[in-house]
Amino acid sequence: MTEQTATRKSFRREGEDKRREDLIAATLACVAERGLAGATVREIALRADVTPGLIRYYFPTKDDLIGAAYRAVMDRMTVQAGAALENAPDDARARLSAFVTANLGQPIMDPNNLSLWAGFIALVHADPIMAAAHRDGYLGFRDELEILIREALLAAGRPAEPHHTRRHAIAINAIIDGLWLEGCLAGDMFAEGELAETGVSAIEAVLGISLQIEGGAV
Amino acid sequence: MTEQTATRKSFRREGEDKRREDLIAATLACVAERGLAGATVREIALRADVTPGLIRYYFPTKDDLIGAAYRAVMDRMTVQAGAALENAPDDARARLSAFVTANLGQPIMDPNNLSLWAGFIALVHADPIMAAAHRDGYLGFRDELEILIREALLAAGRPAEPHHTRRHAIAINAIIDGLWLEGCLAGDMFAEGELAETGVSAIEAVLGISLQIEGGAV
DNA sequence: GCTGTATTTATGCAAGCGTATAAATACAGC
DNA sequence: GCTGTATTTATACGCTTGCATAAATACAGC
Repeated sequence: MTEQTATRKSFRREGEDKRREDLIAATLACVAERGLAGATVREIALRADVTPGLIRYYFPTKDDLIGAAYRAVMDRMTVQAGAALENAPDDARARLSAFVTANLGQPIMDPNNLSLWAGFIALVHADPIMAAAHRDGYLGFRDELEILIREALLAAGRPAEPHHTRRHAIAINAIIDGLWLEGCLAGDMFAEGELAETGVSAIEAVLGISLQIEGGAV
Repeated sequence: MTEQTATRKSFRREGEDKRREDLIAATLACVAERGLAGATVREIALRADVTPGLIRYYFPTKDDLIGAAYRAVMDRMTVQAGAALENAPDDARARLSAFVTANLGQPIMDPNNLSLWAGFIALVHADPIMAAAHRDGYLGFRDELEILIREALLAAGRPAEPHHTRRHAIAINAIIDGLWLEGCLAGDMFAEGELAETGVSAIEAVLGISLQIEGGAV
């Protein structure tokens, strides 16, 4: 009924930002469904209800689009974890706990996120630019973590020398990454919240402090 | 001088096992150099000094070859980690320590390994068969780890109930995976042996026991 | 040495890929 | 309403890919 006789596709102009977001969203949908290899220019365009040529109008090359999608996912995860902090109590230990729990639960711990992340990590190896982008993200995350760790230690009346907080950040970052990985790959093997609990417990052990202010056995 | 006029390529027949190994090795070399995307049938054949058609003679499809290569890498890593155990002292705590250290050092903690692993994880997402294969490998590793943990706990005179060892295995597996990841991605950011030390320390904290029998501050 | 067969090469095809380019069209500004 | 331009579509090119098939060849068994 939309007078589709055999004519040219009708279209609406959209703002640049809107288009970019839509194309990135379509890319992520493709990756989620069929993996990075399934994210072809044609498939992405189809998903975004747009013709392939338009992609090139907004992204010089397909790799640029993929890169933008990667950054979008990482940013989204960072924002989501950050949101958990804003809703957290003032206590530094509770904040660290909330941060960890957020990273080890929905929507961050999600197979789709892992799929895109892994596809990127595989690329990083052969692409210095991507490698740098990734390193920045990694260091950013670890720095944020180190601050939380430092404050938690101080709140517990423990010393927090840089030399130690660095080590702790490395170890705790590993715990979060490792559990995130396990959860993404085989979430069904764990009870609801089990990985978050495991993570918090392990981190408490590493830091030698409790992250729970009031009651409740670990 | 080898009478290469313009004639057909001369060749030697090789045993089936030898050929498979060579093809897998060539595949890994391609992945190492240009990532999974660089591992095309033609490139692999070139690297193995063979024509592309031969690949199909030994592997029904390219995915089968890639899958075999993945399994080969995982097996190799398992063997290498196992070798560290055989050379380790009898003490269960030292064995756990050696196992962790082996996994967080050369040649296991290597960017090439990560690249192949990540490429696979990205594939796994859309392929149930590969997903199952991966899960088996993961569980195998964790079970091996759980045994080491149990023995280390017992050697330290601590209780080792299944409920606890499972949790510990999950957490410690995460520590190893996470640190392995960090090391593969940015090995140059860490001092020699730093990640292994960090891992052992964190694991000691989680288990609440020391893994060093004699002296030496952590 | 001859012969049969398992192994290897050579050739080619059909499909899908990313990208380039020109024509069409929606919409803002006057 | 008309016009100019930024946006979008349409089309097609060249390349690479995985895979199929037929011909050639090395080598084992006699």
